[in-house]
Amino acid sequence: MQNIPKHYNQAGEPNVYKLWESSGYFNPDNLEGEPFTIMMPPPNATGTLHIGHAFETSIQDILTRYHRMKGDKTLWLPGTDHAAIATNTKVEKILIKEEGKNRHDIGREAFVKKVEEFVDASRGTIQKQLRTIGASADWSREAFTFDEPRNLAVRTAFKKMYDEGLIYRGTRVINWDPKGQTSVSDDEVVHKTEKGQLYTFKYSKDFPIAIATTRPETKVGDVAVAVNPKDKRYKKFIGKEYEVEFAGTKLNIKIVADDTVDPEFGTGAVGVTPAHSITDYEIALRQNLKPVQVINEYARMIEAAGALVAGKKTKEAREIIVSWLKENGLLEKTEDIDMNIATAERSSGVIEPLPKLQWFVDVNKEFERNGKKTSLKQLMHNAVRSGGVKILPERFEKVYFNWIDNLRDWNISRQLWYGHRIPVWYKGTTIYCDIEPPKEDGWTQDEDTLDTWFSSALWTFSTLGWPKEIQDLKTFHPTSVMAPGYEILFFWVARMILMSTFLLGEVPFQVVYLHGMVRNIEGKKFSKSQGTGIDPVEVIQKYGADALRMALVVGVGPGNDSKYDEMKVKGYRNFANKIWNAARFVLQNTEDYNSPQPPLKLRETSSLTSRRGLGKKAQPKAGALLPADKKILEELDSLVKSITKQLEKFDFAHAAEDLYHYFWHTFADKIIEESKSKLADEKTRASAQLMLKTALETQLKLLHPFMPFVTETVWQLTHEDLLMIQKWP
RNA sequence: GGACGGUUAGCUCAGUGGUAGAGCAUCUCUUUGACGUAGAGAGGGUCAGAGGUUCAAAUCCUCUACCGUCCACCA
Repeated sequence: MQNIPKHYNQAGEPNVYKLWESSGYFNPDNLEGEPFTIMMPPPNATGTLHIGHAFETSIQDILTRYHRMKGDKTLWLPGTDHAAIATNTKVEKILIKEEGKNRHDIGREAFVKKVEEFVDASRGTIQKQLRTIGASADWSREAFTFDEPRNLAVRTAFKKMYDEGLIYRGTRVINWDPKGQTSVSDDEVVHKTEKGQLYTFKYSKDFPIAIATTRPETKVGDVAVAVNPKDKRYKKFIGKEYEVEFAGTKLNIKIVADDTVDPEFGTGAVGVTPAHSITDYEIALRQNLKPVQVINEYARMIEAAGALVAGKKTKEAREIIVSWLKENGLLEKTEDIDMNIATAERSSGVIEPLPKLQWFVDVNKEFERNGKKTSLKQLMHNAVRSGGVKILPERFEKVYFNWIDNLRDWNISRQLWYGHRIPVWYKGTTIYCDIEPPKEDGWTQDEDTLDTWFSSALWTFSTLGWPKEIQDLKTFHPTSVMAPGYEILFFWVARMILMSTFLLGEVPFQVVYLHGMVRNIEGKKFSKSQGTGIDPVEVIQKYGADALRMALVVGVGPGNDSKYDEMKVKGYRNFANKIWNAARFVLQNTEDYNSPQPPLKLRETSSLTSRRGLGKKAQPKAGALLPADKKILEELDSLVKSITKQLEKFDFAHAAEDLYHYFWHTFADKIIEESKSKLADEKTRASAQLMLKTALETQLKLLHPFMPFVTETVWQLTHEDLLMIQKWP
């Protein structure tokens, strides 16, 4: 006992982790009690974890360890996401760089194989990182959004929705990413503000109405001019049709009335380009206008655009048309304005709206559920409105509802090779949708793959074996808590609610605790491409996982962004050392204390579950305490109550801070200091020893969810069993 | 154009009605057997601004400014 080193050494953390993992208690099959479930938001399989993941992991591990100690049958299920677009893009980029080939050069099968190799290697890194952070997750149930069981879930979900008429195929103007060569959903479009020009012009000299646009090159695809029906200036033109010669092509322009036109903006008249604008497409649908496509998938002008610009890139075409307008005296005005450019979230390519045949989830279609009419939108709405799903912090509920209100049909098909293939086959004009391919020959499967969020949306139950009715699904679903970042509220949280309520008729989770982003000290996003990313493993090697966890959790309000500061980590490294040394003092001064019953040997018990709560046997009797020491423990007891309350409220920041404060400035600075004279006096020594031992052990338990490594390491000095499964005080 | 968050000590943040707090940083002292990755102590804020409610406002209400984020079909 005298040989306890002067400093806590975090180099021993991996051994502690091995001890936990081999104990089997990460697996709830070895635990009794009420189920408590957290599904890990699966990190992208091709990435490595950054400091934000470390934060997210810390929160979940705190919850998991707390509930495990509380006596719940606790499951934290880990996994990774195949992140179709991101992975597809990344691997193709490597392929081009290393072999000078794109995916079409090597073919679908070879490409997918390459991706899979890449993903396998990358997943291993993530698993290692999670262990380093201390994640007490059940590795035996680890899942991947693109493995066989998850693929079955995807096919099953697709078929059920298809049969219900909630998935349909149709030609719509969608967000096309020319860079990534795929369509993307509305949520994957990021608007960036850029300086641009607003051109005001007339199609031709005789045309009565001037229009304004930021994209002159699309105007060769115009079929109408829309005006507000109340606009007196243009009322007399409504319904008229004009044939115009415009920039080397002939246009047939009809003047139509549409309420969505703002008379105040520009000239109060909109040139309608149905094929290349989602809003114009909607106007066209209302007005029965036929779209004319003039731009292709590579953002080049096609034949239909006219001889002047055919074959040109959109950017060049814009310049050509602007000069044509100038030459013909049709350009009335050019203004510099701030405009919103739509870009693809993943490739940052400029979105080109195009009419395409795609698969969609219909969010408005009514269907019967429990004898009542409902829709997917309504299901999503009700899940939160009814309180079945609680969103924390509450302010995000408003954001959620706002999103649902503006929601349009979800484009789920992607023109990528890596991803879940759409379970639909064609033979001539016949369409066949099923979980398994058709038995006869002659069918060809749909080429498209599914939006990665389609499979992620099934995560809370696909991980538990659905559609198979295994015991896990019954035991652990709906899950208890989901703790993703607020930035994926729409992408993921909303869609999990959609899928779970539709497919299972129950919510996916009871609570969504949304956390904020970890930024650098200047308040900017960490960026891997700019080399400003931080590997949590490096930080952990320097300061220890406990220190990092505390630094990420303390001082961060629910749902708030935070700034990562290495000095803060250093501060909690010092705290870990403080715990170590306070424990060292207590252990050195209580060696001669006769505890009522010595701890049992770990190896003497065979059953895993019978080991739970053994630490209690070493607890001293309260009667042996003098009033002053008793009072100290009573005060500690009120801390226990307050910490417990904070954890129940997801107030990790305050719980951690209060524990820090009490341990350092009350226990170490005051209680231990005052105990020195008590220990020196035979009359008070035994009581002080009992008090110190009890107070220390109680605090180790309280601190364990936050700082699992140092607390377990200290515990192991005098116990044969694990702190991880001691009963919460 | 909507919605939300923020503005408190040099820095990072707590504090939601009752005489301004923590950590880090700064300064002074302490080589005392748990720990110098430490201990004792000190300095430092008109709580963004204006108005209002109240016996009492960092805290509640109104407005303003600035910073940040999300949503939105100004073509």
